[in-house]
Amino acid sequence: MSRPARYHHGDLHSTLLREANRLLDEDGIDGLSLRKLAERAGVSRTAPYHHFRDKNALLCALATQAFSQLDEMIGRQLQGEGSKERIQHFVREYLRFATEHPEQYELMFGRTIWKSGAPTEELKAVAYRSFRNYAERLGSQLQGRLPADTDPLRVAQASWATVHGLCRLLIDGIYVNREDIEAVSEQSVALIMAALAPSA
Amino acid sequence: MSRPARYHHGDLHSTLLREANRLLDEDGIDGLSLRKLAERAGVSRTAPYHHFRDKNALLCALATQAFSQLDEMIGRQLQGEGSKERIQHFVREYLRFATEHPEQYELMFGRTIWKSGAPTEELKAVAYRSFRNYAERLGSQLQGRLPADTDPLRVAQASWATVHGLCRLLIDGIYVNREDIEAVSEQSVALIMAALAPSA
DNA sequence: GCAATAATCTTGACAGTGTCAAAATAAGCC
DNA sequence: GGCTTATTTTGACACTGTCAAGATTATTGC
Repeated sequence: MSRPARYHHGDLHSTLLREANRLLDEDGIDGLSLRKLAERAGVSRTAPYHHFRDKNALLCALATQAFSQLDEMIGRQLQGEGSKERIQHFVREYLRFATEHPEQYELMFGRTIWKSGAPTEELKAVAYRSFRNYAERLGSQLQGRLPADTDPLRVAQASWATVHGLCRLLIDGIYVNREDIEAVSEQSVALIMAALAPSA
Repeated sequence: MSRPARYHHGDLHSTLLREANRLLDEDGIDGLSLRKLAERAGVSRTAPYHHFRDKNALLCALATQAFSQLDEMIGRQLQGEGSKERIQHFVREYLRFATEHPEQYELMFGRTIWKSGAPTEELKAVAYRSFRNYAERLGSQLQGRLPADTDPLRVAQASWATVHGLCRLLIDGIYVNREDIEAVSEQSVALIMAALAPSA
């Protein structure tokens, strides 16, 4: 197939992203070193630096991709009429998203990027966008069913925190184990739905 | 004061823990290197290895200390009669605990220990204990006020996830900012309290 | 008190990391 | 074809965790 070692790779940028995702899955966020990545791409240690300013930029690119997927998922799951079943289903999908690629989820929300490194403008944009997307769609799902003194934005923030916290506890292997997760997520949805006015 | 450079430090173990906590606060979990730590303690690079098997063991010791504090705080805040005010106050205290020493909180619940490294038996014990403590105390606070089909353990898990998720989003600097936090935490408590039977 | 043992600490070394500078190579353009 | 620009490479530096072997002190047995 590919010629055996041309000087110019030809498609390094996307190859790096692809292999980086694989490495992330396999070796985790710490196991992802630029040198290993370069080797996998069949290229010298410093070659990646001409496609990403530094490691942080690479990670931000990965996270940005992932947020796009998440945003798409949110749009797909939270459309149409709101119901407890639909929200329960969304939560299940969210948990699946997080647990199927835990290292990716960690990268998206973890401190590696947001604290230690510095999130790209592009990443911040898509991250905030996906939250706004969630808030709006959840808001319209609960349309007219919230008590008057309840701000839909607060419900969105609190419920996201709940699901996010669930994912973190689950992914990091603390407290909540896989057998409980279904019951806990149901309970969480119950909490969210309980915020509704005593039914319409 | 201290003699200027004896061969035997005399109190290295506790000095290491103390300085490690300072380093954690100042430079974060990544900035905490054993070499810097050794230098601060006025000792050679490998001296700490005679007191902690490896870096993971040191971090586990720090986390264990922190969980003890948290456990103590839980016992202090969640005693006596249950009320919305008391729970709201607990949540505020929890948020304060997490945000005043974010790096410590990250260490306690983050993947550095639970995923990448391996939690000590001692750490696991105190971590689980503090959750059980929380679950029991919250359970007795909500005693007799929960619907019959609602498992108090699930409520404990779900509510912990909510508060934990809030802390993570806040600490890592995503979505929730400091100004919103009070309102969001109130909303979260509202969600938790909404699980109660339509009042007693 | 003194020798043997154990605890503690040091120096040297190794493999691994991210990243910079300077040189080499290839591609694209006029 | 020659110039410019985009890629890629080699070499180097400072930093990391950790192991092995030796130096030093404390502790124990007699």
